[in-house]
Amino acid sequence: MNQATTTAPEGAQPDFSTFGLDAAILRAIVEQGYTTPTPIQQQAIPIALQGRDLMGAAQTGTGKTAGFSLPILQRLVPTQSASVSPARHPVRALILAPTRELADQVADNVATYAKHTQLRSAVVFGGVDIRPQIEALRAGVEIVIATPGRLLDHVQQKSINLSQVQILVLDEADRMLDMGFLPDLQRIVNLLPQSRQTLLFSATFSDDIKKLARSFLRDPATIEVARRNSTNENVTQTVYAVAEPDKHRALVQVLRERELKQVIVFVNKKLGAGRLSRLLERDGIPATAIHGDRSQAERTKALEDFKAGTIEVLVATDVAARGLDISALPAVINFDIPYNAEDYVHRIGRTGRAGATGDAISFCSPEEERSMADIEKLIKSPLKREALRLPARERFGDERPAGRADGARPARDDARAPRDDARPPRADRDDSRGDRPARSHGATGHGIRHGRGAPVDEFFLKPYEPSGASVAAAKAESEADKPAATSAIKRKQNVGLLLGGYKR
DNA sequence: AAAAAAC
Repeated sequence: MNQATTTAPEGAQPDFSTFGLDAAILRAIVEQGYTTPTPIQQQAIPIALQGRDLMGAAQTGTGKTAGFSLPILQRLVPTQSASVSPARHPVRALILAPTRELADQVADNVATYAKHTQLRSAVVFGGVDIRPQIEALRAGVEIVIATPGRLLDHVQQKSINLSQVQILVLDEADRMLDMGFLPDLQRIVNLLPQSRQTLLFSATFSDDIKKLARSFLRDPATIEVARRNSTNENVTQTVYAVAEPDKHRALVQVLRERELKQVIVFVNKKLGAGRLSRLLERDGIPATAIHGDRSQAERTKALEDFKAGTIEVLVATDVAARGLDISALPAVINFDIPYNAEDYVHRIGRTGRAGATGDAISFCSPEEERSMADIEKLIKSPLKREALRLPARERFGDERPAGRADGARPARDDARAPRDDARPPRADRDDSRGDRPARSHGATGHGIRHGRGAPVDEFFLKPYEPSGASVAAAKAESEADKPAATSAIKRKQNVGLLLGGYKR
């Protein structure tokens, strides 16, 4: 619960029982140990119960899922029937989510809250056998949680009929309405009755998306708990100025220094995710990757192993940026600065959930200052660039061999580094002593020194101090909303940063 | 520019 954004009057002590929910639903809530609704729940539930359309913005980790699940169940309870005929079980509520893992998680939540009711739900997403999904739908369900592609597949196969849907929910609504999803979403919405209730939830809504969203809503209520696009204040944000080739070492350093045992490391690209997780394994750090090029089985296992604690570091693309609720996750690291400022808000929202505190650490290279500035503008708070003391690379064993601009190692070195984890951690093998000629792709590989391999020297990255001018410019830009006028200023400042902040 | 989402 986010105390700082609580809007309840003093002494009013809100309680779930005040919503007039069915006893069966209330019982499930109590069993979950919930007593006090969060601010978004307090505000959203009564409105949703009235059947009104709703656009709800609340910070990450403040219980949006229950905010729409509970009223859905309540609205459907009177129509529940014990009949198993699908004809008597038309789909009455449809919840769409942008990733399979999130759909799965939302479905778990819905099933939990519906446990003592007669209402049934099914989850439907791609990458897994479609047949069990068809069976579940045939048996009859009132609530379907889905990702768009597989849902349309079911529509084509006629294993689902959406003509009786009374309630549509878009979880992570701004993502569902973006260019990549919009065509599928439009197709789905066209299959639904015109007269229905539509609920939109997210932690972020850009002005453009808000406008677009209105075209899907009828006379909507708008709820903004705290400020739209704001980060959770329980999350401490740190930005380290780190040059691109130093990021791997910086990561190992931060993991060790802070003794982080559970952390999601976000990267921007799928290839980068696989590469980094393998490097970490070579460092003796239990890591795995989750991204869209992995099979669904691999994705599911990665997430499960991470949740179980078998894996300490989950290297993830933005497939894991939104919605995923990993209990007590202490920290998130942005190895890459996300291209979209909104994604930053969602990424760091994986930590500091349900009132807990969390750490968000970002590695910002000179090339990424533009993105970082966009983030600061979005969240309306400047973030100081901190210096990070790094152990030196091996004098000649540079992790970025000459001629390779992308930092990848030559193929033969790659061949020497098996993809699986059969190999013992590098620290134990100790083949990184300086008793032989250093090679550009040599035994030190990524250049990490640890264990007995003491650093030969250290260098110090001078932090970027946000100048008064840059802060003022960011403020002016966000207030006056004149991006064209200030982007030139921003560019100039970045040149300054490049020269002053990152020279080595 | 990238990621996500059906087969």
